[in-house]
Amino acid sequence: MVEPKASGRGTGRARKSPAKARRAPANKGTGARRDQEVLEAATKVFHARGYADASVQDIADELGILKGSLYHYIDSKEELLFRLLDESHQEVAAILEEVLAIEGLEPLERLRLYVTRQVEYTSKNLAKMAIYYHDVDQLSEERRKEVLRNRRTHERFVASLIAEAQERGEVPADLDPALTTNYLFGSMIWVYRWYRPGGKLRPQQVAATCADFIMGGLTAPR
Amino acid sequence: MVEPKASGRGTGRARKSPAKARRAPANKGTGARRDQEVLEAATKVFHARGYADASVQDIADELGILKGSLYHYIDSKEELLFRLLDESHQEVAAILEEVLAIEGLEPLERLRLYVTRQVEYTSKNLAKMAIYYHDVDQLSEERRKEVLRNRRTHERFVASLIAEAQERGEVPADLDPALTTNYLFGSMIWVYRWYRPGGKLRPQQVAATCADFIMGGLTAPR
DNA sequence: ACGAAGTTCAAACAAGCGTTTGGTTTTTTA
DNA sequence: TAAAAAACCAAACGCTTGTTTGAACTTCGT
Repeated sequence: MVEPKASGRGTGRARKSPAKARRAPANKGTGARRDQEVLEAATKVFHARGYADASVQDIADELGILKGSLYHYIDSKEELLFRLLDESHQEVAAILEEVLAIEGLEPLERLRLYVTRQVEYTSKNLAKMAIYYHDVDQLSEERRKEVLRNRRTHERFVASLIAEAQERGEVPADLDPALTTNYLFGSMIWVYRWYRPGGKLRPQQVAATCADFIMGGLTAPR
Repeated sequence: MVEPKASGRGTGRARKSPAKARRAPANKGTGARRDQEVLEAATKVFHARGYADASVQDIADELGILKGSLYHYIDSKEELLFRLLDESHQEVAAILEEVLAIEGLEPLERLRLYVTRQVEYTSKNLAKMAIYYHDVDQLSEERRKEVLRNRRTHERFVASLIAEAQERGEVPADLDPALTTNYLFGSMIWVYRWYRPGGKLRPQQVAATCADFIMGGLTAPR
């Protein structure tokens, strides 16, 4: 009503930045090393304070440079988040692809292996996964849609694994694969919210017990 | 390391406000009505943009008043978030208490009923639950600890229900109740991230299928 | 009708934000 | 060793943020 919003953060359109080329150093030799450190610092800071609450200043502090200097590595804070999420998706997708590439595995075996590896990866890369699952909403609409589209594709693969098992009669027929995928992902992803490395629980134990739980939910007769 | 100050005058760091009493109107007659509208507006806005990204201005816009006027109802933005989370916890706790109060129910029946009601509530109060589970971290350490303490108590009750069922041999003996509670909560809570009201899926369907999944994970032999 | 309680306005504030610019220092490469 | 590339500093910018203050309305019980 009052106080006009000059910058279009949030509702409605995402501001179109003038499509200026990335400033990241060309990957010759060790050229991308500092670039990687920036990503790691950002991961740490975003995880600790949440993307929206974390400032560019915080990341600069973590690196020991001035915040202005950061802009030799990033285009904007949001582009930085996007790069993080994109990287995370790459790695998450790789896990699924590996499992799908193994030959001679029954659907349920494949599912168990997928869950196990994914949970183990999550508990070993808490910060990355926490940002990946917690902070998508903070992206501009355009980029958010891209990430969510990738994620949906990913989920469909998992759902079709469930459907395969269903056709073999190993999963109740009245169960909706797509819907069940959500429950599966819930148990799996929620790990980022409660697991604390350095506790008594090792990543492999979490992975195994989580997989047990999920396989039970999948195969139990109604 | 430290950002230089443009015009340096008295670097007063972190001013403490003098713990002034709440300004919410005393509950006489309909006195708390506007107060409730403030909570609802905040719920809507926090859910839409995320707590950190949402501004006091946004909430004021939602109510059609100036942002300064909001401070007759709240002490601070953070206190507002706390009140929301506290209210949510009250309602979530009530669900569990109701289920625990029912007599003559076996542990597993109780668990199923709890999950069902909780998921149904979540899908019917998406904004509230999304904030409750997504934005705890943004509280001050003091208040966050209080919320998390409450939550832990809540979870322990659920874990002990699992333990009871275990003693009856209805749940595998090698399963850790506290650990499994995390998986249970994962499936249950994650609903706030994917469920969209107005779709083909009704809250009761989600509740029932989620409960099925979880009960399966709980009782399936290893 | 009166006074009090409740509600809102109007305006300002200090601080912090993300980002830009142009120059300087350091490192790499040839 | 000199040129080129990369990394960083220093300072500012325009803007938004949460919050305060003091006065003006509006509602309502009596």
